[in-house]
Amino acid sequence: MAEKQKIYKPKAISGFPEWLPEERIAEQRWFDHIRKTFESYGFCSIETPSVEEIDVLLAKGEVDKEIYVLERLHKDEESDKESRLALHFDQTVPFARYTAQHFNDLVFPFKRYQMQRVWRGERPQMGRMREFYQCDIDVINVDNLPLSFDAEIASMIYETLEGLNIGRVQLRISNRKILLGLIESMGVTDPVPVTRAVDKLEKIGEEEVQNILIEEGLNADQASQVLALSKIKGGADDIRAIKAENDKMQDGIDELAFVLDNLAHLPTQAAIADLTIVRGLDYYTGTVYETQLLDIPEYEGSVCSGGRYDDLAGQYINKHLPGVGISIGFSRLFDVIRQTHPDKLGIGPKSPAHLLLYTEDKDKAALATKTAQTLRGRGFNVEVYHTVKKWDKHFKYAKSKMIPTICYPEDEQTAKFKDMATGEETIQNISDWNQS
RNA sequence: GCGACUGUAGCUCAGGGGUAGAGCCCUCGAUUGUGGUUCGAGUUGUCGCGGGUUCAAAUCCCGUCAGUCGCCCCA
Repeated sequence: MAEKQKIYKPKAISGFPEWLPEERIAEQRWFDHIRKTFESYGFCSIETPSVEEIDVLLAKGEVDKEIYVLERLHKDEESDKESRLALHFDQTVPFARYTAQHFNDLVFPFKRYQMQRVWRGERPQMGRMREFYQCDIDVINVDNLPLSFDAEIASMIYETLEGLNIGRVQLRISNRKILLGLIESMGVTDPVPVTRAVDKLEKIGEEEVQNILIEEGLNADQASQVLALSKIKGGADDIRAIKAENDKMQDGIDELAFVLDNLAHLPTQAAIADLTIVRGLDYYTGTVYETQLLDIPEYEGSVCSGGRYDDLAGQYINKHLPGVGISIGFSRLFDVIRQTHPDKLGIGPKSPAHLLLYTEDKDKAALATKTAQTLRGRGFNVEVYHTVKKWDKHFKYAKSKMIPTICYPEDEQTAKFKDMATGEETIQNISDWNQS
């Protein structure tokens, strides 16, 4: 006998999720639903390579994302001359590069969706992975992009998420011009620490935010003013009631109120203004979105975020291309639901097969093949059980894979069909049989 | 990158100086008027890795790696 081979013990790589077949079926159902909804609004699909040149990814300047760089195992001197490649950490940057590159072939406003994996070398946690799917939708136009797109995109996203059977979802919308306008009016030069503090309001509480703001150089009055603004939540009227300190702030107020007005057709809690939403350091300049799962208290983070940017592709082309986009954190959403409310995934069969075809008699192999082909031709998924062992084996097999029907061919026209749920057996014509 | 906790069978875990364990799963068989029940048999481990203390370490000590959670950040 041969020596026992060295086994590399298989293990999961943290942050790189993979699913069992029955989970994968549920995941594919989600993808189908999302794709269908996006296309129902006339968005087209594109796919970009997993890699970009590092210079493209870094074109915006400082990028705080942890980027995975690609390297060949057998490097030579030639390799050093090639430009370095890295895995993309989002789909917005590749989309900007794509838009600039194919500018002359695209029709504007360009509306596209993109469902691909992205990679970030961060420490994994619940809802945070290193390889994950995002479903992005963006609209980009030359020079001007109507504000109504900001509402349409939110509306699409609500419809998409609502159809996934994950309980109530809530889009929280703000406009960065409001808070940034206020900060500017106070003469603060670097708004980032202030916005970051505001972003944490719900997590760390008012007092802590007030302290941070004062540490950042605001006086007590100003800090209170920022805090008071940040606490505003509600509808268009609540936003209109805000007193603007300058034109920028007024623009933000008008824009946010307009977007909310255009979302009035949604259920009351589906889309609200929430001025704590500021979206950190990103390129967003106007509308910003986050999305929370109201019925999944175990996870408080946002499962879908995005916003409007004045000019996305300025680093790649000498055109002014404003856009608005939002991204569903697909893997985060799927994994959070999988871990907290697996029932909501509707996980069922471990096989896509409608029928398991079985024959005890080896001589009937040709008949089995023919019957399977006929049924497949009629649109059914048919799995043939190849092993003839103990009689009850194929039952256990069908049951454990949750295949709903077993088919026993009789002759070229007829077969016995056993309904696994009821145990009922009937002899039927294979051209007539239908799933109950 | 920082902090806390955890690493023992495929999975969930017990054992805390003296021969490596349980349940579940899996495989095979028996029973059973088809899948259920019951019974029998069987496979599986560098006790995460390296060093130290000891007559003796899965167990105590040091280091290291990995994982989980929190921070940071974000989908």
